[in-house]
Amino acid sequence: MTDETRAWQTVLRSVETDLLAGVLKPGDRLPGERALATDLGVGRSSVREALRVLEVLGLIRTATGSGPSSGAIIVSTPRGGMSALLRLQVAASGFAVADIVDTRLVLETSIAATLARHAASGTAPKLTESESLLDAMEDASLSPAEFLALDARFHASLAEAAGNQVIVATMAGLRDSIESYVVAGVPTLPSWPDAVARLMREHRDILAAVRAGDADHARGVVHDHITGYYAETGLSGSAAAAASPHSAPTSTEGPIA
Amino acid sequence: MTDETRAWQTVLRSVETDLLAGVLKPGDRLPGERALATDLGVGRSSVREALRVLEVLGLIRTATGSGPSSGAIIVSTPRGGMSALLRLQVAASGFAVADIVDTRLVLETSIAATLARHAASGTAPKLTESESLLDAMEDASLSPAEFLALDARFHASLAEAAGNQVIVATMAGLRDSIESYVVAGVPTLPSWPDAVARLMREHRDILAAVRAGDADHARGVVHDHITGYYAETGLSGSAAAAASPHSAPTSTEGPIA
DNA sequence: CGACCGCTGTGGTCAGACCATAGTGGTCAG
DNA sequence: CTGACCACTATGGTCTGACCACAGCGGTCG
Repeated sequence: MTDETRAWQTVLRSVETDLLAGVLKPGDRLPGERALATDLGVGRSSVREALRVLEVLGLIRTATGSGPSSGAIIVSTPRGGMSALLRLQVAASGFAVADIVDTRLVLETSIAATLARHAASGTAPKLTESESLLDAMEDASLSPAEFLALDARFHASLAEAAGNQVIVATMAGLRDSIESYVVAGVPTLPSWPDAVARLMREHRDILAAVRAGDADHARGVVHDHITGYYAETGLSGSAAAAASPHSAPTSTEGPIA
Repeated sequence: MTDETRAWQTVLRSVETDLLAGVLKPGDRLPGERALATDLGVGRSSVREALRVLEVLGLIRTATGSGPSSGAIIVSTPRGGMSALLRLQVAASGFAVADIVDTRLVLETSIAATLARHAASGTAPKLTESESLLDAMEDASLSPAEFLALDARFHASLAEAAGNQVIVATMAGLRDSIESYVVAGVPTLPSWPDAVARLMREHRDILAAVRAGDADHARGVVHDHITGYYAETGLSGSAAAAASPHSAPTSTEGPIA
């Protein structure tokens, strides 16, 4: 029982403690695989398994060759890991697409409300990137896939403007995990150009509501925007419709999230 | 450049496509590592790296020995993967604790509102587990760590009652990722018994508000519950307090996230 | 008939080898 | 002195083979 933990977990834990202790910081290089192996008393293959996990989780980036930019370098790019996790769990039926959509709805309405509050309090976040993305989406020659890619970036830009990196990464992962379902839903739309027109109008409305500082309205617009598209493509979650701020007009505040 | 993808990614992609195609389902056994290696034309070590990723992500469970329960078996336990991802990202400074707290706030208020709506619409979810957890927490002989563990389970039980597995897993991960910070904050409290008393009162209030079907009230109670504790321990997000539906009815609202 | 025991297949781990890559530093021609 | 070139070296990426621990399975023997 002295050595119950598996060898690769030893490596993982070592890196984690070093991170927490400040020995390792973003930008630092990890010791080489061979050095780690001898230092920790495990085989190089076990080290590699741990590094592979760290890489997929977005904690490190590996590069061959020599020099300062080679080896395993601590980065902090949670999006890839979040995407991989959610995507694979969806594939394995661990997550239902409807739950993904509902979660995205929760987060995105929260983002809109936050941005609106920022605008109302004077500290207006710069939404120039969101704006230029919308302009780029006006191009009628875009294919559905291209349009949806810009659409995703637009929503991501809103999340980034809100400032919560956890939500940014989660949103990106949620979106990525159901990307195939989104694009697969395009042919089921009655009319793609009509859908584009509606989406663009709603995008402009979202931006306007956010800029106006009306949190509740922004929330409602975003809610309808998301549920509208997923309803058209048959992916809507059960709870989404009931959670609409519009269907609960008596409340002053509406759902925060 | 035809073979840019690394060997372990080949394995990962193979498993993913098999999952999406229905060839693999939860409960199924993966082929043995040696078989996978020869089938995919890669080395066994590469297969192991991919399996390690799948294991950490909560997609498979591995066991030695022989028989039907051995080998790599498809499971869908996203919680472990979510916890590992968030915890390591926090360690690597990829995620700020304040952002974790704020995200938890967003999700948990959403959960409370959903549960209240369920109750209001007659389809009352069974909160018997939440109730019994609260009863167990009344035990005054519990240590802070034990109490907080039950506290976490209480909140998790609410999330489960709401039914969204993505939110359940995310909530669990968020909580796990900052667990060390939560317990570290206990000594900074003015009085632990007082804190327990307040938390318990708030827990009962949450349950009552949810059962009453008042979504807005439930949201507010949960909001104050979470922000209250984190504020006492100095972990509160910058915007959390300002976003309260109670404390900011007018205009001085700050950012949520 | 039942307990026992070896066989076999599984993951877990290690060691060694080889390859591709990319800096690094020295060499040599101009 | 300068610059292009090239061997060297350190790095990750991969494969192979080997061995171990474990757990079920099935034949064997009392």
